[in-house]
Amino acid sequence: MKLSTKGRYGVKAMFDLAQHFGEGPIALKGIAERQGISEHYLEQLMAVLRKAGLVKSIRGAQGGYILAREPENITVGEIIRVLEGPLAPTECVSEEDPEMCKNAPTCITRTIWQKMRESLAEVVDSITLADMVRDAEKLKGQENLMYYI
Amino acid sequence: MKLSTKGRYGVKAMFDLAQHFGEGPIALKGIAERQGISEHYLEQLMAVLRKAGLVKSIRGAQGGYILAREPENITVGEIIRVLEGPLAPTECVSEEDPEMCKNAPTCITRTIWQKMRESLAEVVDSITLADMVRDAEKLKGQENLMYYI
DNA sequence: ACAAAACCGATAAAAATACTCGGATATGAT
DNA sequence: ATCATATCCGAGTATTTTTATCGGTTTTGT
Repeated sequence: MKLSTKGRYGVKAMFDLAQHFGEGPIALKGIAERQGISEHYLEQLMAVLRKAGLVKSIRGAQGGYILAREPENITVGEIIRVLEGPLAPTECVSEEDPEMCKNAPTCITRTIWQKMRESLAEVVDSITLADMVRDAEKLKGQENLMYYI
Repeated sequence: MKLSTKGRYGVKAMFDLAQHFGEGPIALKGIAERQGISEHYLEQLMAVLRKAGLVKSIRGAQGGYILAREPENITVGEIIRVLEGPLAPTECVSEEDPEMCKNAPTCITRTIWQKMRESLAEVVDSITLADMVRDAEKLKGQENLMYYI
């Protein structure tokens, strides 16, 4: 049940874009450096995110990437699904057009995969990039507080 | 976030053993046939489950496998962890001795992976093999009911 | 014109997955 | 005792996925 680097890097990169939202296009190089990701590899992931309509790109000098929507309107679930495919632990419980085997209607294990998918979806679909930015700010505030105690 | 065949086959096989619990040793061949799994491959998975103490094996003619504990006391979570490793989507939020990177304490994405793991664990740790057998019986009852309507 | 930066396609090493095969060993039934 | 039945064990292997790397093309602000 591991997440591959695609999903991990993708969420990190999108979080980085959310933190710099409103500052114009953010260059891939900076994102890769701040998040500790191979630049060329991240480029491929950004292409996927762009084709999925989650980010916009501006080419040429001073170009970069911008979130296609406000951070409030992009969930972690969307990002992961775009980069890793459906959240479902098996094909037979995919959100859309699941490939069910012939005994799916009476398959008991299937009900378990379904519950796993639903539980996971509830978590990732409820977290937006704005939430992450807010949490990061909060954490930063707590750090400063520590110096005064 | 896919489950590999290891976890899927493992849960299916353990469910099969639970359905036949009390009938003495169940041969691998039968399990493989009923669940549609390659016999030799399942053998390897059973070895892992045996070493983890989830099943006992009886060698020789009329031999086979038996659940090491009552179906009430074996959860789906245990089976999946044994065959697939920790439920955690990343190493840094593993249940025991997680391999954290140096910025783990302030890592915002890490809190997400943590929530995913917790949510998933809650589901799979709350389902026992006995629950699955009960659900299967219930489903069978409903099928019979359909003929009478 | 130039440098910055996204875009694109190909390649490739490494790891994981999903088996397959052949034989060794144990044991209940005849 | 023999034999068929089953588990046990180690090795091999084709395929896929992952995780990149590389080199060049195009776009565009300065």
